[in-house]
Formats: sequence, structure tokens, C-alpha cells
Amino acid sequence: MTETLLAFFKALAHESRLRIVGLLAQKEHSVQELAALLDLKEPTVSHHLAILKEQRLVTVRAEGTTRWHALDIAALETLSRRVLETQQPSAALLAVDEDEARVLGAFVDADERLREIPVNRGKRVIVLRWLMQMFEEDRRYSEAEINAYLKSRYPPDWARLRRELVDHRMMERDAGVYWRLPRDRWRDERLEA
Amino acid sequence: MTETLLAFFKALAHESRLRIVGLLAQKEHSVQELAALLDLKEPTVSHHLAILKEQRLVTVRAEGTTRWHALDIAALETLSRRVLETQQPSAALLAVDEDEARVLGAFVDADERLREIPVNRGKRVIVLRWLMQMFEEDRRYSEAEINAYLKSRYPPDWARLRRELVDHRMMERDAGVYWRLPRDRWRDERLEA
DNA sequence: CTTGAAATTAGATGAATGTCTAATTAGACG
DNA sequence: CGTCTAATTAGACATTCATCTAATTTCAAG
Repeated sequence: MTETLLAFFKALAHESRLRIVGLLAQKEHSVQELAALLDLKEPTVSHHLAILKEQRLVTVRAEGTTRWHALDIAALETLSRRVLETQQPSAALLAVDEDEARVLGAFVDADERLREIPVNRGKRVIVLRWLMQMFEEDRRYSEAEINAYLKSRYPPDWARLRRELVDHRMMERDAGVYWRLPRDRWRDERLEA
Repeated sequence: MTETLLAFFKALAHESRLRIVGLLAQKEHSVQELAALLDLKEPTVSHHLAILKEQRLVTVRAEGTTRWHALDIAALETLSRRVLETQQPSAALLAVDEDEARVLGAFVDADERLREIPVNRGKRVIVLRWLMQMFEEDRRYSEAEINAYLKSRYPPDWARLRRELVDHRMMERDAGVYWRLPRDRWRDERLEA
């Protein structure tokens, strides 16, 4: 999701493109018209339109050799609405089933901090899975990065959390670099398993 | 409006800043924590935070030499809602009549910040109505959310603004939760009333 | 007042990207 | 097919901006 949001913001984070959107919001325009209105050369306008089209913010209709560009207001609304969904649900709300909700409710406080590390192995796995939600696959993390995150979740013994994540094959490590393993390779015995 | 919108998009059109917003949406963080989580140096993080603060997307709370940064969700919502409007957001332009335009022009600066709280009750009501535009009906707001928003509009005495909103029956409060009251129940005596 | 920790500011460097000219493609029409 | 027009693509150049190191500021604690 960060992916698409980032692309969306990048698409609109330039004066020329924002002005193009403003002009197309009023009526459709050809490349020539836009170039004249914006005081830019046609290739430049084409370039900006290509970026807006990637985000599906602009649609095209051909008429002879002329191409009429229009704003896709629905797409604009969909994307900007997504910005509003940024609020992160608290731990328990993210849970996928009742066991998880119960365990996370018991061990994670409202500040998203871990109260203690569960002694029971099944419960501990649930907490570990919860910790893993912040890491993406196909991305490398430095040890400092991992430490900072775990420290923010459980200052008393974040080092143990790191060890547990590796033990359960959720993270793998090599030469100070960590990465997330695919979920189906986790040793994720559930409650009472 | 292109001005403020462009600055808003530029602020979020960078991966590091978008990730910072994501992290701050979960909980507040210090510069050090963010630097570790993002695998960046502290000055770099400071730089990004400064840009986000310019857009009032991030608020700061000092504790010793540590500065805890939090996301101002209200500001994020206000700005992204503005994307949907093809409207002019400047305070005076939003006014419904001349009296309002005159008062808002006098008490609200170009940055949408309140210069001072009007002593005259009628003028104060106009300013309060203007503040209310960001709040939706049928939605609950935490006290922290209200505070962050009012603080962004008038740091010197945002607490008084909150009190006034309640006094004028624009907002109601119960157990730390606030919500907007329907406009027809507001005590909105106009100028010289 | 000195020391230490956290953060910011200043300034340098390099990467990302906007804009241009020149060359190329695609469609309309005799 | 040859020509005209609108648009796109390719590649060069310039500007903006992200990131770093080094120096400075701010605040707390001895």
C-alpha cells in the first residue's frame, strides 16, 4: 500500500502536474492546448501526462491525430480517500481469530507495548507473529533497525525477542543483516499444539 | 490553494517521509528511534520531520532533551479532504457573508492560524464556526485529537478554544470523548446580537 | 560551570527528475 | 505512396532535493 500511495503523491507533487489536473478538472484538453496554457513544450506535457496516466488519474480519447485528455475524478477520489485510512488499528483489532485477540489483548497494552513475554509457547508465537507485522518480505533490515523496533515494543528484553524471531524461523540473519522469511516456513505451532 | 496542496503532496511524496508518517501513526517516536527504524542518520530524520512539521502533520512534545514526535491525524485528514474539494480553502473565501469575511480576514492569517481570540462575542462565534469546519458530525474525536488540531490553529491558548466550543454547544464531551453537535443547536448569536 | 545526551543546523556531495531539442511514430487525406 | 499534423520517444542538460559528516545548540544532571 505504501507503494501505491507513494506513487500517487509523487504524481501530484509537482506544480506542472497539479496545474494540469486543475485544467483537466474543468474540461478536456489536447497536448498542444496544455502546452500553450502552461507555457511548456509539448514533450514536457506528454511526459507529465504519462505519469498521471500511470496513476489512472487521466484518461484519453482519440480524435484523428488529436488526443483529448480528461481527469478521472473517480480515481482521484479513491486514492485520496485512501489517505484517510492511515489510522492503524490497535493490536487486538488486527488479530485474525479469537485466540489471537485474547492473547494480544492480555499481553499488549494500548500503547502497543508488550507487557511481558508469554511463558506459554503457543501464546509466545502469537506475540511473535504480531511483532512480525511490521517487517516486509523482500527487504533487508540492519540489526540496528531491528533492535530499535523491538526496543520500542519491549524495552526490558528486546534482545530475547530478536532471538525468538530467529528461532521460530520468522527472521533469518546473516552477517548482521536480517530479512523476513515467508510465512509458510515459520514454526508457528498454535495454542496447545 | 495550489500553493498549500502542492506543499502537502511534496511533503508526502518521499518514501522516507511516508514511512515516518506510518510509524508515527502507530505511536510517538524520538528522532533516534526513527533513525534506527528507517536506517537513516539523525540529521536526515530531523530534516524530514521539519518538512512534515511545516505542513503541521507532525507535533512535538519535549521530555528532557528527547523530543517525542506524533502524527497530527486531524491535519492529515483536513488536508486530504481538501484534495476532494475543488474549493478555495482560504478562510475568508469560505465565509458565507460579508461580516464573516471581514472578521476572518482580520483574525486569521494566510497560514490559517488564528492571530488572537476576538474579545467581542459575536466575532468570537464567527471564529469558532470557522474552527468547526474541520469536524464532521457522526464521528468521535479523542481529546488528544482535538487538542492537536486547536494547537495547530492557536498555540497560545488552544485550551480556551476547546472550552469555548463546548460552551457554545458546538462540541459535546463525555469521558474524554468529543463529538460535533448539529449546527441548529449551536448558540451562534451573530454580530451585535 | 562542566559533562553528556539528543537534536538541530550548515554545508558538501550525489542521486533523482524536470525540461529541452532532435528524431521518430501514428493517423488523416489527397 | 507522400505529405501534413499531433503526439511520443530518446537523450542531453540543468535543477531540485535527499543524505551525509562536522559543528553547534539545548537541556538535564553532577
